Parts: sequence; C-alpha cells; structure tokens
Amino acid sequence: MTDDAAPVPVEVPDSLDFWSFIELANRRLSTEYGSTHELATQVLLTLNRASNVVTYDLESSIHRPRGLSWSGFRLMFVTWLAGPVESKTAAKLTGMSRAAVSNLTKTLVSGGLMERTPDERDGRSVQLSLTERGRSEIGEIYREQNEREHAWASVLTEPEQRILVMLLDKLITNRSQFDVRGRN
Amino acid sequence: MTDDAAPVPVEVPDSLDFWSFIELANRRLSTEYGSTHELATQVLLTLNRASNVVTYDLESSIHRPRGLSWSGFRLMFVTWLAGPVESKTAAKLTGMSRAAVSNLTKTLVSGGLMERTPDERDGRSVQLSLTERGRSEIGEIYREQNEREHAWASVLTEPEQRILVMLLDKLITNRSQFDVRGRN
DNA sequence: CGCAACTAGTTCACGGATATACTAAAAACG
DNA sequence: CGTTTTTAGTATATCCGTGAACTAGTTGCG
Repeated sequence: MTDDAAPVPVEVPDSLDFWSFIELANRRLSTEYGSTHELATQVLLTLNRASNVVTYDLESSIHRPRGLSWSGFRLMFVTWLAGPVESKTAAKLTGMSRAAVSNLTKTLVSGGLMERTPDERDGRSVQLSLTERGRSEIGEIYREQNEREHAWASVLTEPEQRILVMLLDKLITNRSQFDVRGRN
Repeated sequence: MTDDAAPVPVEVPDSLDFWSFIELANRRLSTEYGSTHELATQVLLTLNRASNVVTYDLESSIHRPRGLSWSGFRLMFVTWLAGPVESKTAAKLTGMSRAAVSNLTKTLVSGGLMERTPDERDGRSVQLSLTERGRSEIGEIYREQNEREHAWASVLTEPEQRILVMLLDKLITNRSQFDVRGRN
C-alpha cells in the first residue's frame, strides 16, 4: 500500500468533468492507494451523481419556476397519492425528518395548498391533506414533471429501466446485514 | 383520463414506508390518473431514494462524527485525487456551485485541512490543495467510508454492480436530446 | 490602445434541513 | 387509577447550499 504523504503529480486531464472524474478516481485509487473496494466507490459515486443531476434538473426546470421546492413537491406528491396522512407518516414516506415536514407544512398551508386538521382520535397527531387548489396544482405539476422524467428515462430501453429499478431495489432492501442510519 | 377532483379513498396500507410507497404511487398513477409514463416515475423515484438513503447513512455514520459535512468530504476527496485544482474545476468535479466551493473552502482552510494559493498566471483564480494534515485525514476517512461502501455494494454481485454503473452512466450521458439544467 | 464582453471568485440574503430540546397526549404497567 | 415511558408534533439555533449581485482580472476586437 502506498503511503499517503506526497500528492503524486499525475496526468490529470484538464478537461475533466463531473463524470470523467469518476474514472480518474478509480484509476488513482487502485494504482496509488492500493487495495480498496474500488468498485463499491464507483457504484456509490455514480449513484449519487446520477441522482443529483436529475434532481437538480427537475427542481430547477419545473418546481422552482412555480415557487415550489423539491421537498415541497415531494410532500405534496405523497399527500396526493397516500390520501390524508399523519405528519409522521408523511415524514416516513418522503424520507424527511419530522421537523422538516412540520416546517414545510407551515409554508404550504399558508400558501393555500395544504390543510392541517387535528386528528379526532389522537390528540397529538395531525392529518395532512391537500386543498382543492393543492390537488389541481400537484396534478398539473406532476404531468409536467412526468414528461421530463420520461425524456430522461427514455435513453434507456424499457427492459433496461426495469433492471435498473430492480438493482436499486436490491441495493437498498437487502441491507439488513448492518445497521443503517436513518432519519429520526 | 380521470379528473383530478376528488381524493379517491383507496386502500392505503398503513404499514407503508419509504419504499413501498413507490409501489402505491405506481398503482394509483396508472389506475386512477390515467396515461402517465409511469415507469419513468418509478425509475427516478427509486434512483433518488436509493441515493438519499445511502448518502444519509454515510454522512451520519462517518462524516458528521468527524465534524465534516458530506460536501466537505466531497471537496476534499476531489482535491485529493485531482491534485491542486482551480476552485472552478473543483465546483465542476464535485457538482457544487462555485459559491458553495468558496464557502466550504473558507471552513476547510480555517480548519487547517486545505490551502488556497493564488494562481501565478491568472490573477483571478485560486488553486486549492490539501495540507499535510488534510491529506492524511482524507486518507483515513476514505478508508473508513470505503469499508461501509463495500458493505452497501456487496448485496449486489460484482456483475450486478457493473451493470448498475453502466445503466446509470447511460442514463446520464446519453441525454443530449434535451437541454439539461446544471448548476452555474 | 481602449472599451466591451467575459470569466473567476466572493459576498450576501434567503430558504431548507438538521439536531436538540420542549410540550402535550396516549400507552403501559404496577 | 396514578406514575412512568413512549409517541406526535413544534420551536429554536445552526449549518449548508443556492441564486443574484458585485469586484476584479483577462480576453477580444474595432
């Protein structure tokens, strides 16, 4: 294993970008840094980058122009599809913290897109639902986003898309071997 | 196509979670909402969620405890592997905005992990590099992260991992058909 | 040359997300 | 029943990242 003292000068192509960097990383990690689980790094680096690129594109082209944040969209989307939900459940389904949901809700309620009604049975919890306007907005926004999602996904064939989903599912689901950190 | 007026009450299993929600979304979108590019939604939803779960896990188990943010790690990682880089390039390679790099650099420099030296040829730009300590830190941190990356990735066989990388690459690279929004 | 256009980096105001600590309601349990 | 523990949600402080506006250095071109 190489020591980590000197920054070995290496041919670093100056036309490097977000993507070709992964290759560079791969090369340097294996040749200079010695035994690492290099493929694992590549998988996760690629996963992250793909996700970020797509998310940023959707957020900036669709949601921001309408004054909605990415998280705002997610919360509305979840509420739209999972019916009225407890705040807690919304947090689980969107993958945000409960605090985040609480804050976001405030914004969306004051914007007239969501409603927060106290639960009758349980005095602690709150039911989130969309207002009439919220419902029609999310419908329209989803339609728009879906077109763009389609444009993204279409560079893969349908079988490829299914395999991708399957692999990602497997990556996340079969992870009971170690204790994963999750929000809350 | 169904109208988007009433929130149709539907059996929403109350044991719904982050992952099974994708199924529910799929079902409702196709049965009630009519013709959407449903598979596209599924692909991108899954992509995002997988990325978020893994990122959150790595950040909270490895980087936060050491007082480093996820972005801080990324910036150091890039600087480590791509040698001294201009701030602009670092932004490209990490996928952050130039402003983010500028802010982060301040923190890392004052923490003694990075150095910022003005470029001799171009009076506007700045070269970023790691300090001795930064270099040894990132080496150690990477080692640690890599173990956990390995644990994550190992639920897939090696060929599966390669296919996953390939599909993600394709998803992102072959997208010249439409104009993707990127930072800066 | 000299002015316009561009480029690199920084600063600032803002929104969003987190962790922590808190309030209040419900459940558990003797 | 009453006390303890758990659970739902919210307020606060803080950090991080963004876009936009700004400064300053460089390049292009008449």
